[in-house]
Amino acid sequence: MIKQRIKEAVEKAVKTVFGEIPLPQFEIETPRKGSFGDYATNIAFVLKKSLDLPPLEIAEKLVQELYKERNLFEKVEVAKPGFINFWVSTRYYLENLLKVIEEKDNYGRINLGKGKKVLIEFVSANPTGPLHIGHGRGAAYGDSLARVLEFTGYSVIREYYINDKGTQMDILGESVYLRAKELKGEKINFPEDFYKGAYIYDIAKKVLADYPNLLELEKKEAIAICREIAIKTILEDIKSDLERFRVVYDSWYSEKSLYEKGKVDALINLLKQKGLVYEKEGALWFRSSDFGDEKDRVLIRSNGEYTYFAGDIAYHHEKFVDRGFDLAINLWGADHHGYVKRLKGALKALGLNPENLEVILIQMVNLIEGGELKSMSTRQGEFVELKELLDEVGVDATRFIFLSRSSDSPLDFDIDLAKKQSQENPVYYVQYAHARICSIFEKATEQGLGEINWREVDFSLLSSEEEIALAKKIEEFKEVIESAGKFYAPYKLTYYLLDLAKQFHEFYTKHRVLSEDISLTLARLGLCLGCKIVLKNGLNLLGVNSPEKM
RNA sequence: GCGCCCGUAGCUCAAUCGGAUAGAGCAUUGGACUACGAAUCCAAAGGUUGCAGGUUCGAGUCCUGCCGGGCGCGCCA
Repeated sequence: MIKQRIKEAVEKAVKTVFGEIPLPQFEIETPRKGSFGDYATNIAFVLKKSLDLPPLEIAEKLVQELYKERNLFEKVEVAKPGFINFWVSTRYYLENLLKVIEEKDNYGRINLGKGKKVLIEFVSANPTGPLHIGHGRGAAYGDSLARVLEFTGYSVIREYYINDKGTQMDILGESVYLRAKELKGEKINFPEDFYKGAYIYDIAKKVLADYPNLLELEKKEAIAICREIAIKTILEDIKSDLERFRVVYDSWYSEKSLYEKGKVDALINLLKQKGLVYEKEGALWFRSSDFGDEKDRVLIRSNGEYTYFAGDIAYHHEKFVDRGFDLAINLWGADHHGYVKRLKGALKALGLNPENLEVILIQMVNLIEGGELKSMSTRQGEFVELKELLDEVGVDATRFIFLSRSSDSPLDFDIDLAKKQSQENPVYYVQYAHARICSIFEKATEQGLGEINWREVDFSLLSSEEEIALAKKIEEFKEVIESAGKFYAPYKLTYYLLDLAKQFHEFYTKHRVLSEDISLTLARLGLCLGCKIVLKNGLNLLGVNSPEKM
């Protein structure tokens, strides 16, 4: 990567000019303005203290040395307060095109993770109802992040943690049971905090079909049947929605199985041995306040039931200790932020490094329809299902929109805008660039340019502003990948792709690819092919298709 | 009351773990199709980065205090 090469050149120059001095952290960055070159470094500011010289003077001395790197730089300059600006030889960007063409799908792949084993747990919605729009954001983000991490050298497992145990499941079972009674003509009193969605009726019908004598069974047994069938049915529905959304998990992990394997009891015993729990008012408490939490938390309630927290500690303990993951990434809705300290505290208490758990909090999704904000609640059955979104908007546009914001930023999902297959919808802007390039190649093939030996193409014929800018943008892909991987931020790719597409459209409008001049035609086709490859690789990391025709 | 996140152009958002003159898209206004796809391009206009201090070569970014919004604060998950 060019950045790395510049960094090495700077380090070498420092050594030559100032001898062996301690070298603090410094940056090679891309300036916002083109007039400051392709890259810049703050090395002079960083060395100011130890050398006790004005930054400008340090920079000037270094530039004299750096200027010798003629093959790499076209120009090296000192700017105002003490920046050093680099203009990279355009030859570098043009030669890179051949690399892109040869590496194809693998162009941009880097080894940031060095094979580290990472578990990404996301969505993990309770199986108490269908996925809605908010889950969709987590699904898109988690899956895309997984793709990015795979691309940056991690060994990734995608996992869905199934909360198939506890109070909510009981309520779910009872909700179905009551609806079954109602369907059989009994008058029922449906409690306020039960699940009210229409899908509960569907499940009740299904239960009655499988167990016609359900209501004659003992109530406890009947509810248990309702609960099991409900969980299974809902989970299947969730799974099929996710698959349709191009989200495929490696592992579906049952909370209940943790108990059946005795993991939770083993963990509680471990905490007891370490003296980290105590009994109070009939409940078992964990001393989480000793580990950064605001207060102590209950593990076993006074009625003997385990809390969700107890299972979750065991779950995470197992992730690191038994399953050997180096890194666990959890994607949670931002409404769970209060839970982070608690869980990290538990890891600390167990002697595990809390930094190996990365919790990404994803802000809420606001649904806008007809310019109006719609509120959502699973219990009330008032929500837009992911299914509905996929029917109306489509997978590509939905994913692209979900991936167009930082996780810190709440997302307004304007369903009317998302449905529009027009310029207002940015996903098509990127896809259109890809389709346009495919169309050029189709034409090229018709004209007998089917097989091209790219090694013989003279890329130095590309000399216009738009051509160079596009080649540079293509080269930048590697940096974007690095940044997306480093910050767990797939949305950075979305912005990049819009930028790349823009650069392509500009080039396309100004220059004709297929012309009488065969050498130039081939060079421009190479530029287009490089762009196409990067568009496709990028879209692929977002889980969005790259259509050849639209 | 306490904690977390956010506040940037009319709207929706960027800004590379502190970098230079804060950028895009949409909307608005004006322009560009007899050649590879106009789902495109070009141009104009749009800002005291919520407010007030502080830290330093340098602050949208870090610290403190306010103001405004969202979300949490259970022996729920």
